[in-house]
Amino acid sequence: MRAVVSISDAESRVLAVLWRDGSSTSERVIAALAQESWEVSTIKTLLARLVRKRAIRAKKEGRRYVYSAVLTREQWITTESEGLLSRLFGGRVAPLVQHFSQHRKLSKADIAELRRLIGELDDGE
Amino acid sequence: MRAVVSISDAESRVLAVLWRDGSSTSERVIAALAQESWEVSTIKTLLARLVRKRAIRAKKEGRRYVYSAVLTREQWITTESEGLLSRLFGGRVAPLVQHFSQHRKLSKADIAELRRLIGELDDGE
DNA sequence: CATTTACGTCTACAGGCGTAGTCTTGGAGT
DNA sequence: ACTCCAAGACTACGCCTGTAGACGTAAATG
Repeated sequence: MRAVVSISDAESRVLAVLWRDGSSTSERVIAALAQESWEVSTIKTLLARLVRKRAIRAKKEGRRYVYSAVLTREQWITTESEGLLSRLFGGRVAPLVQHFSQHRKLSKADIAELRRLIGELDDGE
Repeated sequence: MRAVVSISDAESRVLAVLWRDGSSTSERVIAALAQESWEVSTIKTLLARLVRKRAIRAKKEGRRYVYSAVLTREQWITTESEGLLSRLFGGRVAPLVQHFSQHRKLSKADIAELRRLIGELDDGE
């Protein structure tokens, strides 16, 4: 049951709330999105679209719904980043890292963490 | 003069031709995109949209135009991948690599190349 | 019970995108 | 000179997206 549907940017911000806070009523979602300065109805629309896309589920609880994520953050990240990787870098991770390294986008901390990751990989695999 | 405009997927495939083949007439672009099985007018539309976005330039040469990329592949890749990085990984490269490593998306070759890159970085910086 | 309120649904609308047809006009060829 | 073609310009159209107002209805509250 792969999530073939694409999640728009605004939708992903709604999803992010459910990933972080777990199942929530629309009220809670709306409260959590106060920073976005969206009208209430905008958030309702986004929730409805996410339900239609089956990225979230709306479970009736009394007279209102409790929304919960169906699509996991991991799945979403995987889809998105693999999409970019295949479109831009032939599906390979190394060229992407190389790109950033050539554009001095890697901080010392990044480099250190990358080195650590690579080290672990060696052992694990 | 940052390219604030976003390049759509179809548009990027047209751009790719100009990146690869350099300045070209629409005829050449159309020929190069035979694989896409697009109607001629579709490609013309995409060229026109790219011109409007100033991602490419149309220099009049006799009665027709010669199109050339203004937006470089590097700029495009940078914009796209930084967008993804900031949306999904807080703008950090390491978490992205970690994501792929956790989903065993890294081949031996990837790991080897990453190790080499990291090594070089150390020296260069 | 009457009214206010909150929730979810429906409708809207402009702009981007994928995809493509039509129109105009200036050359190319006869 | 006349015809035909191709290049670019204009138009189209349905779907997605961002953004939001309007509506119906059931629940809460006075």
